[in-house]
Amino acid sequence: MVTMKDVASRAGVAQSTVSYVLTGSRRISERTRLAVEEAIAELGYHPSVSARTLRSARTQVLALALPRGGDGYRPTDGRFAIEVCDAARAHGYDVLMLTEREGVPGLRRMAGGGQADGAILMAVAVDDPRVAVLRELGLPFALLGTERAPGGRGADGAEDFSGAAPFADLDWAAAVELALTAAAGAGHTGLAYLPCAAEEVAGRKGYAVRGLAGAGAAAERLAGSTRVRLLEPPAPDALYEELLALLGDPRRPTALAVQHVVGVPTVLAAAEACGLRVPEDLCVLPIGMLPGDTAGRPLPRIELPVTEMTTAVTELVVAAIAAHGAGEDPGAVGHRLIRPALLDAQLLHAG
Amino acid sequence: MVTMKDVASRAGVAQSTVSYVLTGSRRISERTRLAVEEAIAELGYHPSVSARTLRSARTQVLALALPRGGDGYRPTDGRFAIEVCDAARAHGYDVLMLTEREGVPGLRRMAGGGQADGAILMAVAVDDPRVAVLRELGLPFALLGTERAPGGRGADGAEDFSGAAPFADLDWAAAVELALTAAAGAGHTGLAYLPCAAEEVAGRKGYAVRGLAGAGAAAERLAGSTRVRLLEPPAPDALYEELLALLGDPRRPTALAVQHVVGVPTVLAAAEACGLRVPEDLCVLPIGMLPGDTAGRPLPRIELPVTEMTTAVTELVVAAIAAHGAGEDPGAVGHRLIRPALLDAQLLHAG
DNA sequence: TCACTTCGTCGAAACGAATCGACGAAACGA
DNA sequence: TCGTTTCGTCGATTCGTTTCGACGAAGTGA
Repeated sequence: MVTMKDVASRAGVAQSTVSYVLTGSRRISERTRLAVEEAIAELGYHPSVSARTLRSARTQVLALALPRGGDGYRPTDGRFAIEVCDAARAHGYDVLMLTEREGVPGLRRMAGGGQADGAILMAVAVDDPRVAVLRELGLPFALLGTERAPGGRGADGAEDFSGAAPFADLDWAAAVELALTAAAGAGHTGLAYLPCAAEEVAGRKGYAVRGLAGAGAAAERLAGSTRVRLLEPPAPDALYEELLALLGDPRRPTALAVQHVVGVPTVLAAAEACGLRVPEDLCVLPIGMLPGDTAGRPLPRIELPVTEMTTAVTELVVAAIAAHGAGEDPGAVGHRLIRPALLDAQLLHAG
Repeated sequence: MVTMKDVASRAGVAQSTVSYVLTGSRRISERTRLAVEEAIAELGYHPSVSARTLRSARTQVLALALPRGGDGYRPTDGRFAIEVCDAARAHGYDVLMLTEREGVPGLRRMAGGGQADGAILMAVAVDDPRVAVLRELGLPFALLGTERAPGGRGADGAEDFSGAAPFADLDWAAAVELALTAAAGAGHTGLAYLPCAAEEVAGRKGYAVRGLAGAGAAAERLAGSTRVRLLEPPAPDALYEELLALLGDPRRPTALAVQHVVGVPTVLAAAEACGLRVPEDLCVLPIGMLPGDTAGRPLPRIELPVTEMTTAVTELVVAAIAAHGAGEDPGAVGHRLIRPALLDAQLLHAG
């Protein structure tokens, strides 16, 4: 292995000088810098990450807590992971994966061993226990989704997140409300909302409960003019049958907002089975699908702003790390709530 | 930070003794061990990963090279990542993510800095340049997919992989061949095969070219009895129109094997648009979808054996690391080619 | 010319754990 | 009783960096 010592002797300088060239933490003359750089290139030197970490106590690594694999896997999860990784690299960080399977002990292990400077948590639930653990461990972090229960809005219409842990998220409540309101505005008089899977609602995942809250708000707001049916959070096996019952009924809705994204193909299959054409007979409006994924046909939709969320959450955790290093409060870096955008709204038009 | 020294003085022993208790590399008396363990628990000691790594030159980390995010993202990728992570933990390894975006320089950075003991590459292409780089770097590795071009089978019917880099993969050629042969056996006389996306074929991804090879073999084998149409690898935008042309033709196939998994919803939408009912008028047979993902309706299918692949590839890379450590050839740990299984075959029956 | 900066570089001391050689004490056989 | 082995523990060194204090050589002003 090539070390700084080798580079130093090759360049005819002290080992510490090589370090200064690399870190830039002291002025070095042009002549010396060039000699060192040449020696580095000639020897193919790469600094040892573990030695650097040991001495400096900075790992340049972020831990990313992924959700569960297996049945609970959602196609969006991997896309988030990849884009978080790219965003982190742009800030000079690598990303170490943790899975739901390891849970809280995994976070403890990581923080205890000093393997990461900060953490990003995916699939955050209301009052997520991991948040308390991270605070206790003193590890800077930011969340994808918030641990706050959906709450009342302030005077300016914005939700109050003071004291909440740093996070980036789509405003799911606003998204669902926008979808339903827009459908009503386009002339649909029978609306329905299909929430996330029962397991996600039961697990109080932020996106799931906030979507429900938004649907409730929309139902209330539209109460005078339009009926909004809030469907039960579906169990995977029961979804198809429930949809058949819903869509087979003569008083069926004409527009269906679907936050249960992995259920979109099932919705389309059920519609077909009931002899309904999409979009002529039934307007299907997915919320939170991956950008570019139009489920095989053009649909009005609200996509998941993956890149915005991942760049934002990365910036937040990087800022939290900096604050932590400066002795300030890493939890005070704020949050980013992303406004939903309705795409292909012209496809909403009622039959 | 609590260090071994603190534990040692608390337990009234030498620092080295604490180390021996932890690593188990020397006999320690029961009495001393208990005292040390108690001190560890009382102080909440966690060994410093960077110090351990620096001294022992073992990181207990695997690098996982993920495919590209953005447009090229496949829902399967994230599932692989999560399950690789779980499998690695079972062997005591953590997983550091690298993305396609960083490419070969990313691997060099990782290996140069000594950040990982081994690497796993996803979405491997024929003659993948990353393989040569890893060999050059002397970093143990295993692949998800093989870099070998599909080749002739030996006398025993098994493909010859001697000299190939260690890998785990579904036998994609056998999978496609099985799908088409089974469809023919179920009475279908007009078969078609939809390969992976044009971009994947052009990029010579192993699964894409091997699937095509299997389709070619099946077409040849069935030539006497059944016509097998091999469709062109579709461009994303053109897929729907091409399917309409295919399925709108009176001489349309009655069974369609679909390896282009993200295209399954599009296939179903096109079938519906042509007034075809699935499975009565058209048998759709997806190959390589995520386990449990039945695209919203029961379909005969060959699932992606994610867990088998990830556990196997992890075992291979762990074995390669061990071999490397023992001065043996890390490339000689073999491979695992997984036989495809056809699920819900009873749904194949021709209308 | 002399005191005094400023600049660039050097040597040495950490960081926390693994590991090697050494060394006392107990156990053993003769 | 004495030498010899075995067992358990200790001290010291090492891994490759970062970083601090120090120190000559130039540069500055009087």
